[in-house]
Amino acid sequence: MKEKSTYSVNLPQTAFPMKANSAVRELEIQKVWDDTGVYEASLKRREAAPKYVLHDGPPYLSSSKIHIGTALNKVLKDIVTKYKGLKGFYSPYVPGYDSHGLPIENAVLKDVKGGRAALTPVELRQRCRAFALSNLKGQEANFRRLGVWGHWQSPYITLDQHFEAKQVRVFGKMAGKGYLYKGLKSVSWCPNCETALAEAEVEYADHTSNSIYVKFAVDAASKSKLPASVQDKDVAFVIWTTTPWTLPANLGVALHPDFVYEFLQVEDEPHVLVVAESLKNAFLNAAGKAEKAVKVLATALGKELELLECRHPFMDRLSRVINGDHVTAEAGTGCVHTAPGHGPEDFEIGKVYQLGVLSPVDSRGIFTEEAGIFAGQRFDKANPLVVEHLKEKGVLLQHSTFSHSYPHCWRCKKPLIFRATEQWFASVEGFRKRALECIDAVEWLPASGRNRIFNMVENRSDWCISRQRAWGVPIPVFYCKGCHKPLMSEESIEAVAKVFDAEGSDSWWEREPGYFLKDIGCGHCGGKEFDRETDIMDVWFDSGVTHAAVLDERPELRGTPCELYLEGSDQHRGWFQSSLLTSVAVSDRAPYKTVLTHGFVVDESGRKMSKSVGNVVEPDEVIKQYGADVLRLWVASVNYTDDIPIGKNMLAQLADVYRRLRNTARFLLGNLHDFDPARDMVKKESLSSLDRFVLHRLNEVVAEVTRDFDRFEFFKYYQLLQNFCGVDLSAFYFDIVKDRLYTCHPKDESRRAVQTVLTHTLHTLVRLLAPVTPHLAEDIWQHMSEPLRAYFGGQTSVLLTDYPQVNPDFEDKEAGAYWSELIDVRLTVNKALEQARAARSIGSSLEATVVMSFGDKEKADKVRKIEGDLASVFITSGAHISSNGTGKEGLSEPLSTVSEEGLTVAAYRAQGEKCARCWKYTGDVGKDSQYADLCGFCADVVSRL
RNA sequence: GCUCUCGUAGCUCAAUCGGUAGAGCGCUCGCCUGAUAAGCGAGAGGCUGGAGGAUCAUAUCCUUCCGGGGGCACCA
Repeated sequence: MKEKSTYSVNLPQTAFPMKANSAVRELEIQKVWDDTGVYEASLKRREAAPKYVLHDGPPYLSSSKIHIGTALNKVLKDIVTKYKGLKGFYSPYVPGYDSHGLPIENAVLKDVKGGRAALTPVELRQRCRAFALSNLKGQEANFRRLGVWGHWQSPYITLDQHFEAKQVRVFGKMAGKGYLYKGLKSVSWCPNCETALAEAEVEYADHTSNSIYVKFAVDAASKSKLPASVQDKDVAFVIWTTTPWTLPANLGVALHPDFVYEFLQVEDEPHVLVVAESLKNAFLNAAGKAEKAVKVLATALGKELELLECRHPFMDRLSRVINGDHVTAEAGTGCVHTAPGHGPEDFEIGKVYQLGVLSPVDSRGIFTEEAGIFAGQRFDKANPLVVEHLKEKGVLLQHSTFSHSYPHCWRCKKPLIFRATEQWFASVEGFRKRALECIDAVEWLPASGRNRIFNMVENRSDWCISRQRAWGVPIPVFYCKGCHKPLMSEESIEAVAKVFDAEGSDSWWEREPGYFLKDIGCGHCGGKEFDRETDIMDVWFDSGVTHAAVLDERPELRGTPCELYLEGSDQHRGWFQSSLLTSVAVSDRAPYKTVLTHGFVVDESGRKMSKSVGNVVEPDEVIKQYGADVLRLWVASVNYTDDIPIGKNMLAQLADVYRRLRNTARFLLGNLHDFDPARDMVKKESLSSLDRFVLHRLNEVVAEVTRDFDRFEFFKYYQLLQNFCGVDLSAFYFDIVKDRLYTCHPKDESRRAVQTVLTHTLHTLVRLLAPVTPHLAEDIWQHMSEPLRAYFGGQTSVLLTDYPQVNPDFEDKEAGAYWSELIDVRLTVNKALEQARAARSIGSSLEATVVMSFGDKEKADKVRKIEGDLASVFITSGAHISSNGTGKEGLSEPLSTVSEEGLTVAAYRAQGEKCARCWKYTGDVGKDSQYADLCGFCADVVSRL
């Protein structure tokens, strides 16, 4: 008679480690992907499939390190492309980089003694290029470490000469359609960056301005046009402004044509003051004259005062009184200081009245000789000087400061000015209607994005595309030396494009115009001598043409429109719009079919991340601590439509979830080490109801998860997957089925049945994981036994498989319904066991036997159908259904009793002896003469081993 | 200033047409020691941002306020 302390059981065996060791393992996996060209292979196998192209919005190369928002964006893109690839689409990803523009130029100039003047444009451009390309290397390394797949060997870069050539051709097409023009306009100007800015580059921020009220005395020659009662007095219009420095450029005083203006005799005030009736009180209060005696000498409508002339308060010229509907009664005096050179509205109204344009500041914001005594002063430094001068002239009624929101440069954050200069514009007006139609043909996710961009495009003014800088693509226009007309014909632009294609855009500065133009002459006078345009294009124009320079140029991307643009929601103003505008102008359609946006990353309490607050989460630190997959899991776990929180607590929790997923896989792998599906798979008919239930659930999960992926709702996938692994598998099925796996004879059908279910589960799970946590999925894939992998298709990488599909064979609604009821019963049983445990009556649940009695006979019959399996489901040594009350049925007093929902469960101490092998308490331990401490079941198994 | 949107347990997310607020994780306590730096069980956590209102009934509809985010306007 044998008696051993341990008998062999079928324990899980796997080399798949419990700990991820991401810092090492993820890199190993990435290396294998790179070395064996898995990305390329994944595309190759989908070559003939329908395409799903996500076109990359280029991150800006001002830094070598990406921040968490960029990481989120790239991971989202990668989840989409990996999913689409697995799902059967041809889904290449060509990453891009935005490499021109001010911030890079400024960053480079910071280290240059003497600034811009110290370098030639080409020298400066070479430094910018080197700077951008070195940052590219850093960003690329960051992206690759995240496990993002793409054409890393051949990304697109806006500074690439072929890109530049294509950009010039797009410019040419727009010019050919008459959508480009050069015009004098009052544009937003950054004196710090020394360039014009587009609307997209302007942001509003609080700013403390001056607030002054200034008298404009009516010129003697105009007095006859005043109301009779004041013709013999000294009359002055009172203007209000927040920018004293613009007064040297004043050329007019604007009144609203329909406002009533009053002529006020104010105590101690030599002039009769003219202000809008509706603003009189506000003005008198502000000017500290509320207590003074005030007499209204006359009234007049704005339109009755039109074309009067005033003396400029300190320059020797006249300032004309004009009418404009832009004058409001919200602030000021109803008399608006008008300087066409320093405000878009002033500019427009000035054009109507032919006031001319004065803009006596240079590109750095310093007054020119035209500004008279202020020449040489910077505009902001001139404010107090102007105020002082006004005081000396006796025309200043009031001076104070106040805080309001004011336009700032979104790059350097400094206040902007308006400056009238000649600029190149894209005439949005020319294709606005079509652009709006195209917006409505696009799917915007979330749907609110449609209104956001629609309103912007509907209301925006023409796009100022010229910049007075060196680091960018030149505006490919020449000016005839004879007639000074611009040359931008199809021919001349193609000539430029050809040279750029061959030499890059440095040639613009290195070569003479004749080198480009050869025999091309001026279209107006036939002249052959040209000057070149010195302005470059707005960087938004660069990235705005990627649809042409990348999607249409790279055969592997199969042209516009692509399926998806996916960027932060700020790109409605930026890239989505610039891409749309150029695409509509040139190709008459949007470059994308769907636009998906995400919000911004904030800390755990919802605050913006900032260095000063110290709440910045760095992607590389997350990766160092947890690995790329945990970071990716974070991306998948949040609803990115709104603000996206991240922080220590969240990451710790995500790491827990990651571990749960990992351990689920480990259990699957370990218990399949001796399973060859080709040989051992059990037919569906031979599976137990419980086994079929799990397959049914698996099917439901696949269906739901697929829906979530298709809607880009990854957080639902995350919830569901976590739930499935934790609840359905680990806490339920695995726990129950361990007994069968471990104690049966390895080849017994009931064990093989479980392994059959585990096989399907593993195969499905590993592929569901692949888009989000590719390293984990690959690690699992590589740890599968050869027979398993062979059965699954033999792919060398999980990323070369097909995404799981709903399997009609697995559908078993009956089992689904049946087991969801039984899970409720199990919950009640657990409570009874827990009470017995709390009373120290039992430890392990196998020490107990439970007896159930149902109030509802139908329910009892239902459960009775698997009475023989109930004990294994509850992991007890026995389980019975009583037909009469709690039914003691020969057992002693219950250890505990729990009643809920028409079910009473009584837990008893299990009868019999504990089997040394399966640990169950049975009445037949030792019955087999061979094994004194084994139950009959185990004795049989052991004898067959 | 106008406007849109969001605000559900510590965290991430659920709650079909309004019908007694759910899950997972975390936490606490306990069990197991044949998934073991694992696994299992139970429990405690929410006046659904606040206040009004319509309704038999509201997290869900209306008003208003507070807070987060966005858009437009603020141009003198």
